[in-house]
Amino acid sequence: MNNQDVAKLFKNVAAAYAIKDEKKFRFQILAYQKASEAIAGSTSELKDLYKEDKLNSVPGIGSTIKSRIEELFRKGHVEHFDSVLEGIPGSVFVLLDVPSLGPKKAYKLTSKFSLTNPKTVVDNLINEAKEGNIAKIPTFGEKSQEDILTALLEYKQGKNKTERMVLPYASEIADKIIEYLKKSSAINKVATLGSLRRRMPTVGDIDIAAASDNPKEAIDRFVSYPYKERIIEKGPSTASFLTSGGKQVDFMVQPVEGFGALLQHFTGSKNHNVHLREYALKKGMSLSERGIKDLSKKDGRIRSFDSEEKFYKALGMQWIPPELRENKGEIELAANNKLPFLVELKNIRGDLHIHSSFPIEPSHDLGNNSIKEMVQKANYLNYEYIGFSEHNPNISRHTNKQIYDLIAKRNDEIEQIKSSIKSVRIIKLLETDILPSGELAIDDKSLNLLDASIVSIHSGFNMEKKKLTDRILKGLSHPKVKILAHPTGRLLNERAGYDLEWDKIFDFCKKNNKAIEINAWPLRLDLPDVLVKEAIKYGVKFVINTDSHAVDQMNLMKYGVDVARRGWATKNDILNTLSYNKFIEWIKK
DNA sequence: GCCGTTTTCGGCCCGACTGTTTTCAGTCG
Repeated sequence: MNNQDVAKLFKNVAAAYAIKDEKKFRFQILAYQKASEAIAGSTSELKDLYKEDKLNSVPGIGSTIKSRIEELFRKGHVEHFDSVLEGIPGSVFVLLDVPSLGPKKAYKLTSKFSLTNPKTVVDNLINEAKEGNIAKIPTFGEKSQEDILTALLEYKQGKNKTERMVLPYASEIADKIIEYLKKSSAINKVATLGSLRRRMPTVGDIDIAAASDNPKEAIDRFVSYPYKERIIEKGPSTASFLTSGGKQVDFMVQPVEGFGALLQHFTGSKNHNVHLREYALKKGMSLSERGIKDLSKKDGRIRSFDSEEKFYKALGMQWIPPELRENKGEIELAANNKLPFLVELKNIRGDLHIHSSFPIEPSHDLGNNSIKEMVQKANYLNYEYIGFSEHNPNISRHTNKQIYDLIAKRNDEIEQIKSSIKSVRIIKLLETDILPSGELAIDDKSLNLLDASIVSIHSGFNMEKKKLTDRILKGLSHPKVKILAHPTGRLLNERAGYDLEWDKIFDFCKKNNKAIEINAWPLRLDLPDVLVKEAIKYGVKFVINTDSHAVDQMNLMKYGVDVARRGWATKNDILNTLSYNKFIEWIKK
């Protein structure tokens, strides 16, 4: 049973409580929902935490839930849950994934039509809707029936609740809509919010906010967007539609003077807002997207804010960068004026993971552009230095001598370019495979041709956690090796990363002066932000790299900086913010 | 069932929108 399974179980338990008695179990429902979300987002496997007796370290897991999880791993099921879930067919939990259906409606519908089979419930319910039977149930009607049918059909086609978008894709859709909105005179200001603004690696819904003196016209403009599938809802201050690609776009409008509170509210995260509101309540203030209510005054007047800075200031705290708004302690630090000063794109002075098209006969893919073209791009980006890190020559088709010669040839080419382009310094690196044994793919003689090496693993992922950790530590321990690239190997929406004993890795890197890469490739964004935050506690340093295989890809650096910022990294944590001399000093250390 | 600048009891964010009602329940963010 992995984290996702447990998260799903807890979500179902919360739903079961809601079905049985929502009022009575109100706080249990909240507790299980919160625990479910925390578990789904945890970087540690619950099973490991259970073995180490560290379940309490997950926020939202207290003594009761801890003992439930222990029982779950010990016996495979939890007696208390069995009784909570009793009488609720599995079909109900399938319907929970259909938008517009929650626990109550799902339960009513399955009971009314005796649909207990999870595998057939969606099809059967579609038939009931088509035959007009849903509209006959009290509290349902013709419109509900129609909406449910639409939602079920879309669910079956996989049109909604599909996989989350990677950040650049979501940005592009949002930019198009914003472009469209700006052409309306009713829109004074417009911005993306939600997870997009927090720069999450993947984005579920796209949130857009506008300031307008004519909200009605602004909403009309929004729902008239030509590339939409259908409108989901439309009210006086909010609306949403589904794009033709099946992605939901939410839109909110406030008058110009209230835009700050709106930005704050819809940037989230949910957990940040909940905590911020609890914090404000203790100070006698009630927060909403409209502004701040002073509870000590009886007039119920809401004070509005045209900027977020003023909104946070009214709460007695610093403005909090959106990337930090995940309820990880940022509120308390902001109240004490102690937020970290996060690294910015303009601090980056070089890119160290570059694949050129030099014919090094590599183990994996070659780049598309020449060394010279990549250097010119680095110059255009105002970098001080660039590091070439092609994959090592394929070891099954070359002798050690041939490998040595190929690397030497590449170095010759670099030397030539060095003499023609002086504005950018070039560092001779290589992305060397760590073999399953922990040995490096090339020998010391070849490694000595380099200023340093980046290492990574590209095969044999399916090793046990401890073995994989030892393998990586062995690879890292070579004196020429300075950077561990894309450390989890994850590919967003494709494969989960491999799990390592991160405490050992971080500890080793700190003690031996090795850096960890934050890979900016949008499908990787690896090391993930939560682990960045964890590594910083150990004092580990990072290098943010694009892993570019073409000139244009060097523009992706910003996505790596996003990850660093979400991991609370300052300029001091990122080595490629150093000057060339300082960076080389670190490499030689 | 969780949790602590109201700290081991007594609180627990706030509002929008929709459909089916005629004041509210359910869902969502």
